[in-house]
Amino acid sequence: MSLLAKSEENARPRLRKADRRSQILQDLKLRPHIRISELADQFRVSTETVRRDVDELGRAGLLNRAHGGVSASAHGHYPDLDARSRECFAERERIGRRAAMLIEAGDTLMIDGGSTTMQFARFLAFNETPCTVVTNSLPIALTLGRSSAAEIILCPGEYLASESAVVGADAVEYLASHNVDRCFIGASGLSTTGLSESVRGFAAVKKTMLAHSKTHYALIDGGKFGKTGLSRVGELSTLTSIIVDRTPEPTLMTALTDANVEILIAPEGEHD
Amino acid sequence: MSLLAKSEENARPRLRKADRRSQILQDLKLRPHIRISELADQFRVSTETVRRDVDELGRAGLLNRAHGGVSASAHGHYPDLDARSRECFAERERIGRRAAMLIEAGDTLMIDGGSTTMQFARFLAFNETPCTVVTNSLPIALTLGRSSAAEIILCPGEYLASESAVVGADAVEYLASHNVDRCFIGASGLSTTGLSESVRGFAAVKKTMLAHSKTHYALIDGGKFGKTGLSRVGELSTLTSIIVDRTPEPTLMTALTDANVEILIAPEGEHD
DNA sequence: TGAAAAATGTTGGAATATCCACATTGCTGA
DNA sequence: TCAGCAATGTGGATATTCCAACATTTTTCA
Repeated sequence: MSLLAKSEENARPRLRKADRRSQILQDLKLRPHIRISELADQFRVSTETVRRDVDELGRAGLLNRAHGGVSASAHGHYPDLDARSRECFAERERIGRRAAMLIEAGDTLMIDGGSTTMQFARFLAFNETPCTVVTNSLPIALTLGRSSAAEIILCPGEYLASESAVVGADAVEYLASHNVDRCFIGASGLSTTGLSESVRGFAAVKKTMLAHSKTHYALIDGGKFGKTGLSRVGELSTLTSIIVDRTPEPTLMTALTDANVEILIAPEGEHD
Repeated sequence: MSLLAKSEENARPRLRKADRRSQILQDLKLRPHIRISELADQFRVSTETVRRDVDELGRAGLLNRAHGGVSASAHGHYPDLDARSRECFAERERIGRRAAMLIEAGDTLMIDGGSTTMQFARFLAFNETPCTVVTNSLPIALTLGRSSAAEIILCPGEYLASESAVVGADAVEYLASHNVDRCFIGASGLSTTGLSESVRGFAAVKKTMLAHSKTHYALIDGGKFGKTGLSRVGELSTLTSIIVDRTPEPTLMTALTDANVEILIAPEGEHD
């Protein structure tokens, strides 16, 4: 299916399914809730068609269905991010909740972009702990912005849409001009050789965060154990603690304890 | 209200109005949408009571009302922005569409945060014009990120949740280190004395954008004509063009033509 | 204590949304 | 070209929500 809509603005061939879908997702970035009837009106299609669209999007996890309409998905802003968010969602949530318990009023933090750190940010916002956060992630800034308690400082740089975060030299330089108590980063892999990251540009950001923080926390779900990504972020010994959902396998465990890394295992969450 | 203060003093742990309300707001931090009936169930009160609660919270701008329930301003959409977004939505859309037509491949832009410039960004993303954009607005970065054609550079600074944008000295300094072909800014008011802005911190950003761009476009809906905000952003003569939804009243019109400002009136567009 | 005010509950009708079955349209490929 | 399939529209029965007016309970305060 080629991109067709724009060549014939005037004739306005009605948008196809895929076009409507992306338009709906985009509209949701503008407002948190849209009615079915409103969308039907906008696209000049029947409500049933819209209903089928949003049901499909809802099943794919890209938005939330509500009586009378749709609301934006809670767990991220992008397909990429969303797809990953859906995997191991419960694990990430537990890890995020556990990490948020560490934060005390007045702390200064750096938080890296990623799906696990995003969960961390959600709980941080929920707790309304007064703190100052430096981040390169847009979803994290938006989420924490809902907490009136947090002061948020955003990095500059090139915006990487697939990760909803900024990267690049400007980001690194800006981070380097700040110093915080604690930094929380995710990673693509955690192995005996250290933390590693696959996303281009992220490794440099993570390294800089580590270098300008007193203590260093890595939020890692068990699926990352033993994996190695493209770039190495740092050795195990650079970490203060890792927050994980399950015990690492023995070899990794040994390496972690040898490197004097504290291992915090997120408890099976009881709700509320 | 005074009655709220009263109940706060006495602090009885029974679920009162104020307690329910804060609980609703808390719940919304973890989920984007909650049904009225669900809340009524949770609090063991009638749906009408919940309805009164959320209506009042909605009027206070603390959440968004939806058919069947409430939704938070997930994704950086804030009461402020949302309320304004809904007013004159059609007008803003027309203005944004018209402005997007001005952009040519390879242009470098600065785009200010705001509800009208947000519409501009939507159409810019839709057109997939290859260009480079510097912005201080998170929603604009997110929206433009959908267009693979645009390169997006985000400002650093303090995150202002009510506007979903960054402001402050870092933002200004960063902007000042860039130069672009065109800048697009919104404003709180446009009068014979010039452009003005009410949001704290925005005026400085707008000024800086104007100072580092060859040409200057203001996107203004007719409701702003004759209004003046807290801080003056610039005189009329600093503007290259204004893009509006209707003809300004004669006195303003005269001032604009005297200042050699081009006036682009967005055509009544069909809906998409 | 007792009356006024506030908060909450109840009711019924209007509006809206959902769901389902089936008709229709419009692509696509043999 | 035409059959087949996917996408979309239609209509009606059902469920949910909304809204406004009024009844009831609870709280406040003189």
